[in-house]
Amino acid sequence: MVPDALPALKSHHSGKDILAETPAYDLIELFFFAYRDFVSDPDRILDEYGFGRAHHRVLHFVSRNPGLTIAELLDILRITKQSLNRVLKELIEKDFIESRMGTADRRQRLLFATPQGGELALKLAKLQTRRIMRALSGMEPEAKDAVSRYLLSLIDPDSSAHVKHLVFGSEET
Amino acid sequence: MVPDALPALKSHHSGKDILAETPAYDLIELFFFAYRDFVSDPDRILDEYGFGRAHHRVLHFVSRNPGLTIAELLDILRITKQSLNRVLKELIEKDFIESRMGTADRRQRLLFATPQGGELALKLAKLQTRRIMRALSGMEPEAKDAVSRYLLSLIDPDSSAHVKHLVFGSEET
DNA sequence: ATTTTATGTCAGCCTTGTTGACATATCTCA
DNA sequence: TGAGATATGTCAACAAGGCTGACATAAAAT
Repeated sequence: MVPDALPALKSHHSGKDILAETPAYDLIELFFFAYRDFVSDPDRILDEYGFGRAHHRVLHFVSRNPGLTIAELLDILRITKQSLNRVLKELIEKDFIESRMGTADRRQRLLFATPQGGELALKLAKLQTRRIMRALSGMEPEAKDAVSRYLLSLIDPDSSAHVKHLVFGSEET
Repeated sequence: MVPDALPALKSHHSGKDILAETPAYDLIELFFFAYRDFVSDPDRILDEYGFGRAHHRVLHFVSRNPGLTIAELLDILRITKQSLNRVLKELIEKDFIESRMGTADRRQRLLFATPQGGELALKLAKLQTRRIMRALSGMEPEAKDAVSRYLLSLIDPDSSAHVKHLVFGSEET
C-alpha cells in the first residue's frame, strides 16, 4: 500500500517528485461525496414533475441561456442528439421549454424556457445555492474565489475558455 | 409556490434578508463542468478493462478501506445491494477484489483489493491527482485547505461526520 | 428455538447514455 | 441553379447502472 497517513499533505524532503505520485485521496473523495449530495436536492423535486437529472441539465442551461441552439446545447452537455432529444421533447411537451425557429438561420431551433420552466429552473438553482451558501458561510470571503478558480482549473484546458465565457460570459452579478 | 424576486434584485449587506437568494450560478455550473471532466480521465482507462464508473467507485473505496464490509460499502455508495452486487461480482470474477468471510461475524464479507486491483485503483487515483495538482498549482497554499473545507461543508450534515472519518481517518473538524 | 441480520440472487423495470441509418429543410458556394 | 454541407429530427437497438420486490441461506442474537 501507499503511505496515506497524511492526506495529500506534502513537504518536500524526499529527493524525487514522489509528490506527484501521492494520490490526493482527500480531495478525490470529498469531491465524490459533495457532488453526490449536491445533486440530490434537485432530484427530489424533479421527481414530482416526472423529470430526471437529464431534464434538469437541459432546463438549467436553456433557462440560463435563452435562445440557445441545439448544437450549442449538445456542446455543453456532451451527449448525443438522440439522448438530448429524448428529454428535450418531454420538456417541450410539458411546456417547460419552447422551441422557436431561428431567425438568421431557419434550420436552427432556438430554445427558451417558458415561464413555468424558468420558475422550476430558478427553484432548483436556489435549492443548490442554499447548500453552497451554507458551505461558504463561516469561510473567509476569499474562499469563494479560491473555490471558483479551483473548479475552473479542474476543467479540461480545451474547454475552460468556453466554460468561462458560458459561466461568466455577459450578464448580471 | 412562492413568487420569487426576479434574478436581478439583490442587496449588498442589508441585514438578514437572505430568503430571496440570488442563485450562485457560477459555482453551480463550474461544479458541473469540473465534475464532468474529473471523472472522464478514469473512464478512458476503465474502458480498457471492461469496467465502468460503478466499478471504479467500488474498487476505490475497497482499496482505500481494506476489509470493508458489504453493508459499509452500501452505506458509502448509497446504492442498493443488487446494484452493488452486479459490479462487485464482476470485480471479484476478474480478480480485482477478493471477498473473505468475516472473522468476528462470519456472515459478513470482508472486501480487499487484490494486487491487480490495488494497482488499478492507484493508477486511477494518480490520474485524478494529476488534474487536482494542476488545478492547485498557482494557487496559494491555503487554497487547498479552503477547497477541502468547502467540499466537506457541501456534504449533508448528517453524513459529514461519517465522511470526515472515512476520508481523514479520525480527527479535526 | 425462534427471530433478526448480512448477504446473495432472480426477475423485471426505468433513465440516460450509446451507435447507426435515414429524412427533411435550409443554407452556402461554385 | 444545382450540388453539397449543415442543423435538426427520428427510428431502432443496445448497454450501463440505477431501482423495486420477492425469496434463500447461514450465522448471530435473543
